Amino acid sequence: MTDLRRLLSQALSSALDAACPDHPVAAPTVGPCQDPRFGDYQSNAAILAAAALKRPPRELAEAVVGALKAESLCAKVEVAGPGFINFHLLPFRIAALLSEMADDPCCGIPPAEKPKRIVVDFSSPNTAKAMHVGHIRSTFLGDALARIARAVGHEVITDNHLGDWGTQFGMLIHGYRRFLDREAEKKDPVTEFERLYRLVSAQAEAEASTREAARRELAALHAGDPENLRIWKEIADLSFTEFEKTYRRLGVRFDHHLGESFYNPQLPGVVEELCRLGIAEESEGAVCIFFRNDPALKDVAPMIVRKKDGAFLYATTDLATVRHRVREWKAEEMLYVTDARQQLHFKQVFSAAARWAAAPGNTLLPSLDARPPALRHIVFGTILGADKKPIKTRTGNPIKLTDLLDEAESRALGMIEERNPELTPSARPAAARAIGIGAVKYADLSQNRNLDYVFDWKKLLALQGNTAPYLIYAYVRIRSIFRQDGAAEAATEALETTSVLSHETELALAKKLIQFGDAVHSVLDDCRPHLLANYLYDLATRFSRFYEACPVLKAPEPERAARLFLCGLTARTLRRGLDLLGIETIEEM
RNA sequence: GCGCCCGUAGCUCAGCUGGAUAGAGCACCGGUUUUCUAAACCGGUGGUCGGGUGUUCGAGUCACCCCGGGCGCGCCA
Repeated sequence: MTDLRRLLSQALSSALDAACPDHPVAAPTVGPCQDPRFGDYQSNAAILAAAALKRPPRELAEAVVGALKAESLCAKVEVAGPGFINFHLLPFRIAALLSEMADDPCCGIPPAEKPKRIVVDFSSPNTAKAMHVGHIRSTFLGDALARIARAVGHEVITDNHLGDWGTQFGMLIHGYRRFLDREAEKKDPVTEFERLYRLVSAQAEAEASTREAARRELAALHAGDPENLRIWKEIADLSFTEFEKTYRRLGVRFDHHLGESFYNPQLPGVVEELCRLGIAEESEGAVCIFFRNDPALKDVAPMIVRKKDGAFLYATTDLATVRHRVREWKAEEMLYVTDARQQLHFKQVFSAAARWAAAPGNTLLPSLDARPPALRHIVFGTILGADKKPIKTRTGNPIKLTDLLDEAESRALGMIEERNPELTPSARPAAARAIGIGAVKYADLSQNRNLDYVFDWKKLLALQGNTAPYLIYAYVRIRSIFRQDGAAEAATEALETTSVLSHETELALAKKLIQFGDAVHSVLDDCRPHLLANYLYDLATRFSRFYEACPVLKAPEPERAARLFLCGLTARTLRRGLDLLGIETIEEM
């Protein structure tokens, strides 16, 4: 679909060349105006060029506008303020863009100029433990980023790096052998594993014999004891089955779930290679990587890749994981969606991986001319309770994700029954699910990810404000129009009539619609899905204003057809946008 | 002590990476329905953008210094 900003930028670039050939502005940026009174799009390129050339900015801007050839796009181009160039689009061009967008299977999202193969690493729950609020942000952010990266044409591989090989298995296996309740395991395996772990860990604290027993079970597991391996696998499989239920409920999908255990056999080789290449060295009995030449890391503790007892750590696993993704998957970029507390760890891993990739004779890169991967830590803050402390249950435990989702759905169901008793009972569960789970996801995704946020049921389920229910309600209102007699067929033949858009709320809505592609792309600049959420909220707000001001079905032709067209395109954009955030829409609520 | 993140309306948050008169929702006050879901929409009240210095045509945004809060810093993940 036509990239409006690029066309304006190119026109502006030519005009700049003509007006002052020695200007230094390589690619003039054109963006939407903040205030609609100024116009539709604007650029500060003339001000920047004038500053560099020490010329009066307004004068230069006037010259640029004089040389500008944009009659096919703009009704008016004018200079304002200190030298801004403001573009006023031709209404029929807006209509033409809307028609293009409606015909575009990609909903007007332009493809990325340079498609990449990107691994998104997110969620990563621990075996034998229930998923809890701590997994929410990683799961939602990672899934949304993967969906958005795919939508613009990147090749995305999602990978769930499960915590399935920690020291906790010593205690778990000991507990399994001594205290397992088969019935409980059958009914709710993860809860039973959690019980075993708590039981043994309490005993271990009190008595040395339990500590010793757990240590022996762990050593046996590592040595390949068949029975311990079988127990380990049973625990891992049953846990994974539980995770899958939650992911299905959330609509989250992984291409791979290569946990820590997958990399375990590679770890001795990785450490050996790092030592051989001079990247790692022994220190106080452990094998460490020091960062003496890295100004940001030289003063902090080294990264340990092998403990003095010979065990490996998650730093080791993470390095092995980088290698696997580069060699086997040809990954060019990796996004690690984990919380902010792991920043130092990832800085170290990334720094070590860069040295590894640069070392002659390394096995990280598949070939000599292969480029090292871009590794990015997608940081996010903590979810807080009303007391501004990390959210917990009353007893101080993390809130289980399934409990949270159950509560979201039941609250949403209550809302629906109260506000719209006429909704047929059979449609209620699906609506409650979409609204409840969508609200929890949206609360997370609509906020700047690197901030902590306060979890508040009342706010996230509110029908007013920047919430999923508000967006879904806007969608539902549109769909309701199309269920009326005679609406459906009219919408398909509206394309030529879109030039009748004249009401200010129609134009405001139309101008927002054509920015959808920009909004989607802006997310990937810095992996911030809330930019798309902000866009959708603004779009829904503009739709609501239009809906109040302009009757659709009762309008005379050709307005009626044009408005139906706008409604149809708005619905499609809202649905696609919410889908990119991993949020379902429904037809009625 | 060192490092990272943060501080915007009474509360919860945006602010398009340096643009024009800083915006939403909640709360408070008032208005809108013979019309497609009023679960909505419109208007009003509310600001020393933590403080200071600097950079420049222009700073909530960038730099430096303070103040305040959160998190992290050798054998956990």
